[in-house]
Amino acid sequence: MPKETFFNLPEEKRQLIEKTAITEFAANGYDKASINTIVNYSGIAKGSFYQYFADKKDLFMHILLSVIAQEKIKYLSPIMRNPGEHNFFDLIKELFISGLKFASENPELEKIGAWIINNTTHPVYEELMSEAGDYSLNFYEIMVKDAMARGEFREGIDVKYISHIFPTLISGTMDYCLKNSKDDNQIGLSGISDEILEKVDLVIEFLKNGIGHK
Amino acid sequence: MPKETFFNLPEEKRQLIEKTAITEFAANGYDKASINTIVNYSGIAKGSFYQYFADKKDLFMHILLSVIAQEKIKYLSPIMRNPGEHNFFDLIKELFISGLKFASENPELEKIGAWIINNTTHPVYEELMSEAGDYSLNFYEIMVKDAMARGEFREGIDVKYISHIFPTLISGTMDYCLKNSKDDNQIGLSGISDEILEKVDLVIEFLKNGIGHK
DNA sequence: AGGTCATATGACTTTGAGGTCATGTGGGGT
DNA sequence: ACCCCACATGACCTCAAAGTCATATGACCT
Repeated sequence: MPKETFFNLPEEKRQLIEKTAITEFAANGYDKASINTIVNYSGIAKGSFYQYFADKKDLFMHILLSVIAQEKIKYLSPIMRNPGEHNFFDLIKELFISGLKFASENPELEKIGAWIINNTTHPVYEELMSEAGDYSLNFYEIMVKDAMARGEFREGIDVKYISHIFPTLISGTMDYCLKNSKDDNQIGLSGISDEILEKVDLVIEFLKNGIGHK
Repeated sequence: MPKETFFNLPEEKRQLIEKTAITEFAANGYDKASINTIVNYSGIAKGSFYQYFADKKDLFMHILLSVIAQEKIKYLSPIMRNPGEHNFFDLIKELFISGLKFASENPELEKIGAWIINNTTHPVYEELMSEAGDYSLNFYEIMVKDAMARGEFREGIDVKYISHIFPTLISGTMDYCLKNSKDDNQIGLSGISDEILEKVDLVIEFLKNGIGHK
């Protein structure tokens, strides 16, 4: 947790520091991100940084837990609030849509999130899991298990396997959806283009029925 | 490419350097791997290292192209040599089996390979692709396109999407197969346990038919 | 006006990275 | 016996990182 001094800062300055840090972490990941760069672009002195944060990890955790997580929650559609009432594939579809909307509107935050998923052996990941109660990995496993228990899947599906690959699968899918439609995805009022919506349907279809003939 | 002096070294010494480097890269990835550590554990002087290699990247490339790639080729089953004669899912199954055999017998090499897949934006990845003609990514795309052209998939499958997620999907799947059977997978004469073989079949089933009801 | 206390500051320390280079050494040819 | 040349060596260089600390500043209270 950041020190009190950080929260006593005028909001403008606080947000500038956060914004700069996000850019730096998104561009370089955790290890290669530089405190020097952050303080320079924030227009604060190195010493001031350590008045606000205990260390680099402290800042990173704050970005993850208090900025990214808070922002991401805003994108969760109402359908996700009571997951018990909907079937698995509808939930996944909503998850994709809200995730894609979040990613296309907050590409830097998304990149930091992707970094974590790809660095599950990194010490900061361990710390995040112990502080946040692995909110994401458990989330999928619970969803998959529930759906399995309710008989939404075929017989013989390996629940552990599906929940194991889900995070990377989703992250890879988002990558694809965003990368292959950078030029012509017009973010409308709904916040997401029809082209991307079509892709989501194709991905759900793949999950449901695979790629083979029925 | 390493310098001539490296290849003039007695084989024992050369292999020790390679082995040490592999351990270091597998444990820390490229950036955090330390030349100092490598030379210390290899019992050579820092200066000697730079008599053998132009720089860190030179060593890493050598490990990738001349050690890992060469070793991996040994595991490709005969069925992979003429891919035109077999159907997509059989090919994928063989790919998994040879990949898993390789991974379980060469965990460090596998880890380095996984690092690359997860770091496609890293400069060394670019260099690898330009030197090796992106042997892996193209490989999947070609396989998927061929299979599509031969009508092995349902209508409406997004070829680009499937080939985009394939590398990460395979890498994640291998992870799972190896992680969840560390204790009791007896590597027999066939080189791979029945338990893992069963998992492979489940994964292929997932690819073919998804997780939904038929 | 003086004093106090939270905050701001940047020079400084330590650490370890990748990479260099003058010098040492030892086997083979004349 | 000499030299030569390929190779070996580790002290040394530069650079940039994370983190520290003595000192300066300035708003507010008495």
